[in-house]
This record gives sequence, C-alpha cells and structure tokens, in this order.
Amino acid sequence: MLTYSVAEEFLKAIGEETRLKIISYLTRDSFCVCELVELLQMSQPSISQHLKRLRQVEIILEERRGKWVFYSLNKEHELYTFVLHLTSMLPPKTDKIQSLVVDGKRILCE
Amino acid sequence: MLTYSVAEEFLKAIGEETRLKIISYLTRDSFCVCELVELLQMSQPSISQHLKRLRQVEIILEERRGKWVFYSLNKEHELYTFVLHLTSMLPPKTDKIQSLVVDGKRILCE
DNA sequence: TGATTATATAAGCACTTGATTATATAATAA
DNA sequence: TTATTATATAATCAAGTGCTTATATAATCA
Repeated sequence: MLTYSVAEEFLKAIGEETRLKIISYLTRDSFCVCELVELLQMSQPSISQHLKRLRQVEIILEERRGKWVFYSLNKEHELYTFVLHLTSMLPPKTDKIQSLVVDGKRILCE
Repeated sequence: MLTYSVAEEFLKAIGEETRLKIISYLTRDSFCVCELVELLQMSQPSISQHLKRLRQVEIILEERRGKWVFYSLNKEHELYTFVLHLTSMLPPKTDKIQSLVVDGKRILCE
C-alpha cells in the first residue's frame, strides 16, 4: 500500500515532459545516457539530472558497462504497471529509436 | 491519445498530497468545499486553490447547490480509470467521512 | 602515464508552487 | 435592504524546479 506522500513524490518524479519521454523510450529498450541525449536533443547534464530524479523513486535502474551507464525500467516497481498504463496512452517513441539503429548509432558517443 | 505535454500537466495537477487526498475523498462521494476543509483540516483558500488546479485539468466537476459548491470526479475524463487505479493503491478515506456523518455534519458550514 | 570519452554533480538563475492574509463575489437569511 | 455564510481570487513569500555553465569523477585508449 502506497502512502499519499510517496504517491506525491512518484507523480512529481514522472510528471515532467522530458522524464515522461525517457520513460517511454525505456519501455522499448534500455539506453545509455549519450543515446538519450541524442534521442531527446537535450544537454547531457540536463538528461543526467532527469535520470537522477527517476532513480530516486526507483522507477529506473542503472547498470554500468564499460564507459557507458545504461538505464532501464524497474519492472519490480510497485507502480510499474501503472507507468505502462500511462505510456500506452502516449505517442510511441519507436520512430526515433529506429533512426538511431538505421544510422548505426545505437551507441554513438566517442 | 494524450500528448506528453498534456500528461505532464495532468500529473502535476494530481501529484500533490492534498490534491490526492481530495481525489480520494471524491472517489467515495461528492463534497462541498466546507466539508473538504473539515476533512483535510486546511484553510478554505488553500482548498479552493487546490480545487481550481484539479478543475483546470477537468478531472473534477463543480455544481452549485444554493450556498454550496459541490465537487465530484469527472467519470468521463480520459484518465478517470487511471486515477481510480492509483487511488485504489492509497489508504481509503472512509473513516473520516464516516466521522462527519456520525457527527451529523455532512454539511457543517453555517 | 596522460589524453579522451562518458557521466555526475555543483552553482546560478528565472520560473513555478503552495501556504498565508486580505479581500471580492455569490447566495441566503433577517 | 443589510448581515451572514460559502466560496473564489489576489498579493506576498519561502521553497522547489529545470535549465545552463563549469567542474569533478570514472573508465578507456594511446
């Protein structure tokens, strides 16, 4: 059972356009920070700060692989299905991901 | 289909402890402002401002009856079931409502 | 080792938020 | 009509938000 305070924290964490887009991307696959920078066309510090906010409510998980840190959705989270329900109502972000793949830039930082 | 911007606005509107509690009360019944003031133990202007915020995203409806303005959940809202899903995970607010009824204060302003 | 790449963090700043106090508006009661 | 009750709005202010720029940390490469 959630508390009202925890629900507030969670909704504030996901209730921002950039963070909603990040979550939407992560429903498709896991991505490293530099890929999200490319997909969202925002500065790296800004993306890192948004990821931190999402990490704080534990809706995303991080995993370092060499130079890169990959982020994924936390499928064990109490509100994971709730998040999926929401993102299912939002425009899918598949097109931009496909562009990355086609351009051979699935990891494009270097 | 929602837009990311509309989803952000909506989550910001419901993502606040007092507003979540208001919504939770409204899943049980409709209430006038003065009842919500009593239930939530907050100032009348503060409650009115929270109600305004919820009205702006149209998740609640208002209806004047004499001196009182009653608020209810908008069951036609695109995100109504989403909201019910969320409140179902939060502690129910039935006890406090029952106290009002027992005290014969279901409309206690005057 | 030093240079490069990837990511995180800190400081600064404009903007938003949520409370309070004061006041305006709307309906009813005397 | 005037007084009272219910609700909405406005002004103020401290705290939070999200961006930018600058810098720190972490891993890899030459």
